[in-house]
Amino acid sequence: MDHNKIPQATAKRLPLYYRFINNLNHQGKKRVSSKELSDAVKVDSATIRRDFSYFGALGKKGYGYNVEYLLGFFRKTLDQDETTDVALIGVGNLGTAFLHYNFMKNNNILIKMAFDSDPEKVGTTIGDVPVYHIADLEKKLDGVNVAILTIPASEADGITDRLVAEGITGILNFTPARITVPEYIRVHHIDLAVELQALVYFLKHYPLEETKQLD
Amino acid sequence: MDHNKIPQATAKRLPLYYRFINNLNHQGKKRVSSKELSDAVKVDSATIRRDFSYFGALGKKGYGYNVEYLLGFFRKTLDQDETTDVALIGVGNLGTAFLHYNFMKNNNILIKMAFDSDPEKVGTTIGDVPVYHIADLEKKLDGVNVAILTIPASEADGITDRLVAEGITGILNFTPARITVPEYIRVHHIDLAVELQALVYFLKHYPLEETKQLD
DNA sequence: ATATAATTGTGAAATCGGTCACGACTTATT
DNA sequence: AATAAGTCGTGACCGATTTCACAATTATAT
Repeated sequence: MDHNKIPQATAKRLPLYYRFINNLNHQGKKRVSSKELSDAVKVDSATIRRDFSYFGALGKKGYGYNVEYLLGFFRKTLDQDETTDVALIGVGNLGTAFLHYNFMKNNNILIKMAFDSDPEKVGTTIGDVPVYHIADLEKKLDGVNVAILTIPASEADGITDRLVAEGITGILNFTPARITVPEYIRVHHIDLAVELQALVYFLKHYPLEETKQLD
Repeated sequence: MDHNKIPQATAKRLPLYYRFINNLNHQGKKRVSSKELSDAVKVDSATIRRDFSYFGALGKKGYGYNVEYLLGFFRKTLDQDETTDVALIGVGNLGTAFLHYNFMKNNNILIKMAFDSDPEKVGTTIGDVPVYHIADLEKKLDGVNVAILTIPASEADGITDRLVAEGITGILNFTPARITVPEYIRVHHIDLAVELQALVYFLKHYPLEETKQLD
């Protein structure tokens, strides 16, 4: 696999590109230039061309990119043909938001099961996803190797250890805790309080002229 | 204000540092080394020392950092003494999660009001935050200049224009749409689907040895 | 007192990411 | 057919960020 050469910054933008190219295709658009794409996704057009170029020459000079070809290419590259199963741990408000989000539609990612300790929730189905008791984690979590953590910070370490023991390889962590995992496990942190506070900090301390859209 | 010299990457880590130093203080810890902090927040210790050094010599060689002093320093630096008001637009599951999150506790950020169009929600109070009708945005949004957008993508552009017209200067956008704003307005995007898909992409295409914890 | 261990702060180097700018090629126009 | 306009792919550059590695300083142990 030659994907090792792709910069992480580029890799993080791929899903974004994919979604917009998908939209264009649905709109019946046949071709698109890096400039048009740039306006839509708010990424510099040179950056888009550079990103695409890591995968070879996907476009035609003087023409742009063929939408259908591009879409097919990204589908393969992002493994859109193969569904990825995900488990959600913690059915609070944030967790529920995920359960109602239809990731299948664009992303071929399926939240296959959820876990919580609340007896009111256990046994129900939310957005077509069954909710199991957290005690049954080891019993139910079969073959799933990506988890979304939307639980209180105090639970994070304990649950993480159990997930790791069950062979989870990727965790999307919404907990404020910075969890400790073996080095072969990938964790992405999304810390809502930090994001909000960072935004506020930038507003107060950086001149408006320098403003940019961050992710 | 000499904060202009502080790199953005450093600025984004400050809230994280602040929270952990706060924890240490509550635990009664008197001193901490960059190495200990590194283990806790999963940021290289040299990076932590570099980050701190932008604010001057906060530590003592051979000793580390005095927790209480560090805490006081960061409190001032992050404007912990001055509350920032925020408006939340869209009281769905994700929005509700924010309303229940007590940002005041650590961050001196206050969600002062929320807006939605659902008559069931308008007029209620969720987590001490009053919910107004979205039609009253212009009437109620007074002096608040940071907004959290947790609405459907289709609404994003319209609401954004109204927020901008009302003088909002910062937007935390959870919508998949990449909104268009004047250049003097700061937008941070958090796209849950993209985050999840990026995680899956990394798992599939990057060797486990290279795994890192990203934000 | 002395030696050893710990830890900072930072110059220098390395890495990473983004942008400019232009040659090469394609398409559209006259 | 010739010219003009549009657009890609990329070498070169720049700035930001991270990491290395070590002198300087402080704390601890004997």
